[in-house]
Amino acid sequence: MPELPEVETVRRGLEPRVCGRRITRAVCRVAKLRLPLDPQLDALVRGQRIHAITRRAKYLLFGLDRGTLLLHLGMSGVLRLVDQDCPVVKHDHLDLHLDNRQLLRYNDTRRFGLLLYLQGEPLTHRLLSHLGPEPLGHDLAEDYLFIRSRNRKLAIKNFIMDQKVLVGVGNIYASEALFVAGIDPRRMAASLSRKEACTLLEAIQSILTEAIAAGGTTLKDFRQSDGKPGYFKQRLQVYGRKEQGCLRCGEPLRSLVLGQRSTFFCPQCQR
DNA sequence: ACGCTCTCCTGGCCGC
DNA sequence: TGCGGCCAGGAGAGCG
Repeated sequence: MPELPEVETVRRGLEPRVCGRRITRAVCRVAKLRLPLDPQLDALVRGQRIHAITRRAKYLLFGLDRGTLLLHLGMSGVLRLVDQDCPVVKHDHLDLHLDNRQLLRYNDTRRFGLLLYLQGEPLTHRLLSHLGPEPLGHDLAEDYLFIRSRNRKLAIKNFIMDQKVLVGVGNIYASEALFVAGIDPRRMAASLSRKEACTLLEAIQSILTEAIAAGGTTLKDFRQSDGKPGYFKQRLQVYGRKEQGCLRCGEPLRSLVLGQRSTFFCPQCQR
């Protein structure tokens, strides 16, 4: 399940090996992922060079000569660079052939991913235009969450997962960050003090940074195709640890559902 | 505007 | 062994 750190890791791994290559062919084996694939995709991208791979939130943007390929991995998407003769397996939905006998292959069991070819400025596309700031962006004020959370009555966990507020915090890291910050995930967003909100933003930033660093070491070769990111699992302090002892105080951790998402926390350490 | 629920999809797991 | 049912998860759509 790709979170922001994994998407960033994919980007960093592919960039030096793919930039400068020309797309010679696009092959789609399904009609749609989360959104329909453009039936003209092959004709649109064929012959174009990939100039850059950038990331916005959990989207990857492949900058081409005349447009942009926008890719979201959804929940189970895996993008790998493989040789041309690599056998096609189940859920290999899409190939972008390159001019060096390699291809970018997209596999997505659950098909929650998305691929669009955009002409014109990609950041103004409706999927990207409303997104909040990058959590690791340098221009983020330390009290940003405090300012934005005033008058917001939803649970703080749902608040930090809201893309319009802040991008990149998925269900797992939301629980983790709230544990690190010592904040009960059920609390109304507006109830946070300035200090608590600053602490929470710091926790989000340090967790994402650490996860990127961990992903950079274990996922760098892109050969794992099962989608199971073993790298962060051992680092998780609360997620998936219901009824196990809190690493800080030893009390059993609890779980509940917030906004249709499983949530883990320590009732002792998080207030 | 806000906050909540539903939905897309498949595989893994549970209990019977 | 088979099968039904439930759950996971990103995030837009749609509702009140």
